[in-house]
Amino acid sequence: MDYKKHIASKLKVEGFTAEEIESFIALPPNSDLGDYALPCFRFAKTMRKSPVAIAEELKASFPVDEYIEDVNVAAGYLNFRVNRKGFVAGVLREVAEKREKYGASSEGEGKTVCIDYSSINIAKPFHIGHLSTTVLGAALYRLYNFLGYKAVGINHLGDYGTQFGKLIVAYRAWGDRAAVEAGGVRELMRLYVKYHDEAELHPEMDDEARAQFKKIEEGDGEATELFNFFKEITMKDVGRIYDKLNVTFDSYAGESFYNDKMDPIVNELREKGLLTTSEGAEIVDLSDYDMPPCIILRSDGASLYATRDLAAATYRKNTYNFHKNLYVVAYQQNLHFRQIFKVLELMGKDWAKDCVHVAYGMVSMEDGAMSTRKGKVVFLEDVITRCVEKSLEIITEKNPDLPDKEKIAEQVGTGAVIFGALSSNKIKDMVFSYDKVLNFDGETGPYVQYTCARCKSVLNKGGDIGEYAVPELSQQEYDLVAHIGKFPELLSSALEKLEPSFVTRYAVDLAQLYNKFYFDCKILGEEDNVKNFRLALTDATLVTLSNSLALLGISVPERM
RNA sequence: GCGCCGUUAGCUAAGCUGGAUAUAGCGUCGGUCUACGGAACCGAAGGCCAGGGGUUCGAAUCCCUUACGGCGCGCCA
Repeated sequence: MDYKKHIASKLKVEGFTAEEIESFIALPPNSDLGDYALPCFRFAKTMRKSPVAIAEELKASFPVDEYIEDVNVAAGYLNFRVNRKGFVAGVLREVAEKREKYGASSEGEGKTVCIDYSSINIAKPFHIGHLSTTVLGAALYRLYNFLGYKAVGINHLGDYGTQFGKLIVAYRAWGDRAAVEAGGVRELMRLYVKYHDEAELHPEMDDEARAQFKKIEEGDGEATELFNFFKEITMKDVGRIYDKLNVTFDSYAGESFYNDKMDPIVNELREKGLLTTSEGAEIVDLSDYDMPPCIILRSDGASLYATRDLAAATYRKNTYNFHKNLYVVAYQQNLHFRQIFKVLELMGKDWAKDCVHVAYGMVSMEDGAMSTRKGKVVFLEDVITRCVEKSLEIITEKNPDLPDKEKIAEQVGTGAVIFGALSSNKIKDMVFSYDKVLNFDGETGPYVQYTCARCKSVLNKGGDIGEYAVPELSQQEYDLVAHIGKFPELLSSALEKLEPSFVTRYAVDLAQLYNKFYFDCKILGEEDNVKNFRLALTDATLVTLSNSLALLGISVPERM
């Protein structure tokens, strides 16, 4: 039922169409006043009457019906109150029928969306700086699928560059196979840091590193074998974290994958007359668009990041025929993507407009930026481990007899990390602190999970939900259902704005509404009709919270 | 210097396609269930929405401008 449209169709204001009036309809600041509101100020000039008088007039000409049961005037607003029992019955019925599909839609049917996220570097640690892209991308991936799109998750591996030559040099000098197998990426990083310390004193090491990287490119047996070993170690380490975070990918085509796909792009640029030579390099001049040039080939003829991204975008279009092509990458690379998209446009690719840089803010530490070279990083796995330990402590203290404590602690600890990373708008920078991530009170993942566990507990004790007729509603009960009813449109707007944080905030709001209701209203001791209604309300809350958390990649423990 | 982004309570944030007393959480102080889970709930204190102009019946929200902070600006990714 579209109440706004319904209201607008019954209102006649001279000089305004029904569509315009519909667009003016807003929500009152609180539902005491009503459920929908029409501000009448803008009509005052043309009608030459006070807003209050206009509202009174409109009210007189508006017959109430089965959907709108009351109309009143307040301070120049015309407020409408819907038939709340009918509305509530409709929402609860829909949730009860759709269950884990509640909120899903088919708006994206037949459309494929490529999402480039996480995109880790081989032999580099997975630190808290990678958390945003990983959980943001994974949440968008689920959101798209939930709304009927076909999402393709792409982990664009950083598996190409001279740093691998450096690592080979370091490994041969100080490394050991068994130590790397045991220590994983941490051991590789130790070698990498040592390399940089030593190379400051012995710059000739860099020549050797370049030579080793060249051997990888040429497919030299020993160098390639080492590189593959590093890759294997990295994927194993990182796979453990992806499992914890419930993150998956459909493709791991990374930088090296495009090695043989860049020549055709360079040729195409040249044929289309877009390439010019400047200071020895081949560039696309973008001065007409107020941007610095996009460098395609270095003066030594080597390709660059931009070349690779042009090849990758083209490959993705040819392979997946995407409807949208997203890059979940920090805002640092703003200019880079603006350049890439512009070059694609200049190449005549009409799909350039479908490419989107999903930019997010930076993570720093309290004492400044992180640095892999200096070894100054916070490993994501350590953060998760500490959150899991903390939740195990809390469980042991509050609920010592709970079976499966370790598993539940995993769910709650990782839930806290994911939820925290997705709780504010993606563009905001954040400063990492253990105090914050280890706080499980208030607007946090554990709070929402706790609310779910509470719902489950009530439902288990309440047994089957019998027939009921919607009783007289308290303000709280109505607000709770109204919020549940907004879930589908919330998901659409989260996707439109590419903001998983909308879902996070929604879940917190819903949990708060339920907890208020829970504290004030008895459920199980009530007479059957009220009891059944409140159980249905609890069930609908649980379904909606669970669906929200599932989209974020957070699991819902039975108890905690 | 130029460009992009940010600035809302002590701290972290929501609200930004203009609408009614600016909304939460953390922290501080004070409270709450013999019915279902206290990782909860309620109350109090705390705001010239960075400053200044403008548009409008109406501005945290739109426009201009200043300040502060972050990021970026040719051969790294």
